[in-house]
Amino acid sequence: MAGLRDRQKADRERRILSAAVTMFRAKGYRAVRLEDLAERADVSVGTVYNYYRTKGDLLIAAVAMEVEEVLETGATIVATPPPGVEPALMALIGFYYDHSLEYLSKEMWRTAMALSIEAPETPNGQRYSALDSRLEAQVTEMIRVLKRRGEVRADIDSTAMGQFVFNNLNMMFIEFVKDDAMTLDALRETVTVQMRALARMIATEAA
Amino acid sequence: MAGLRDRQKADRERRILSAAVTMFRAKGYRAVRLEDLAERADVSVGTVYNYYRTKGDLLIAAVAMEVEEVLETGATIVATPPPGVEPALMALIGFYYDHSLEYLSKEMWRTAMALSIEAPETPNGQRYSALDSRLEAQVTEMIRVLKRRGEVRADIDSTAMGQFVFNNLNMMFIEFVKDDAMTLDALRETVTVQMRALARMIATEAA
DNA sequence: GAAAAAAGTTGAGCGCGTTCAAGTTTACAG
DNA sequence: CTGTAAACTTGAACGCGCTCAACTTTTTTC
Repeated sequence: MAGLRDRQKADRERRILSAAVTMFRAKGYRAVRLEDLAERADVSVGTVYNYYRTKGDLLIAAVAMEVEEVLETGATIVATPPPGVEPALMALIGFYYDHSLEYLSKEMWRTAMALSIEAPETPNGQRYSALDSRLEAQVTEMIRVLKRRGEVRADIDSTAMGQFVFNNLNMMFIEFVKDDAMTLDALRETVTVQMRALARMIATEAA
Repeated sequence: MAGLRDRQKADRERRILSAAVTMFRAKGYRAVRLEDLAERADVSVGTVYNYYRTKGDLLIAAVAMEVEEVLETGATIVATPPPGVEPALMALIGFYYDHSLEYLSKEMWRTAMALSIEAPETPNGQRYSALDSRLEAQVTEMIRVLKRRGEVRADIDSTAMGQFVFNNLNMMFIEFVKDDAMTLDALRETVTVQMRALARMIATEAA
């Protein structure tokens, strides 16, 4: 089944992506030339394009790995969130934020976001958007859970509110990666204030 | 005062920007080559770069004209909004949306947004962000006006709520320009639903 | 009005992402 | 083991945004 050719292919693909992640973080996405990346991965430039359609594809692949990880852990937070609307929302959102710089630099996030906006029809852009949708779905699910626990008012539309909350945390994340001087703490601080305000509006009287 | 040289300069700058707006709309930002743009404006490529730092600068200049216009009319809407929280917010937001495609194509918006995210430190990116800030300020002002009229609850933080509403309308606008098939009506519809939900939460009982 | 200085224009050339025709390696049949 | 087909790799070449040294035009000086 897995002949020589298949093993070589898998190996090359792994080498290319690994070189990309390392170099993008170290030198910045912009500053990495495909020629250097190819050399680092021990292949030719043409071969890189055999595995990834564009330089941006490499970046999106890296981002996707990061978001997959976040979605997985995020699911466990949604399963048993801490008591209270604001703490529950911030447990999830704070985790998203904290995790965001583990493998990726702000510049990588900026570039990936820019790509998904600029070229939404490409596989690249669609892949990023799909990840966004799954994050939004997770936030929505959190609100549903809080409703089920009686912490969120029953007359709140979970879907609309999930979209609302996600739009907000996403825009604030964009602000964050746009400003190299902004710290994670500052981001959390701002969003915590917003979520506190929101929580007051959607929480049941009891909670 | 206005010697020959000054007149020629002003004329060239006007010709370049005008060529840019026309061609970006007609052929798409990406598809316009600087060589063609320069030819259309009757200058050399080098001269274009004497007036605008990058191709993106030309785009941002076009976007800025559009947004300035919107801010101006927006101010009159904020001055005397229609009664009711949802109608007032939608009068402003709907106007933003309706106006957005008057001079600019979706592709131009996408590119401009991508630029401001990707290169936030450049004059380009900062200029776009500054426009965003002014729009956010206008939305915030609208909420303040509604509070003064007693239609929004006094315990609502205008600044936080303005940021919240703006983040949301901005993200929805991004979704809109990302999807070439999405109509203005569909956008308005979605946002109206969201604003109706929000209005219920922040409106005074009386209203 | 001529000459010098200042200001602006020009387009060939560079860098880098991307392509593709030619070459190489692997798989497979007999 | 040989010949052939299929799959993959390669790097020179291309397109386009952008730069800058050489040139041209306008303004200023005397």
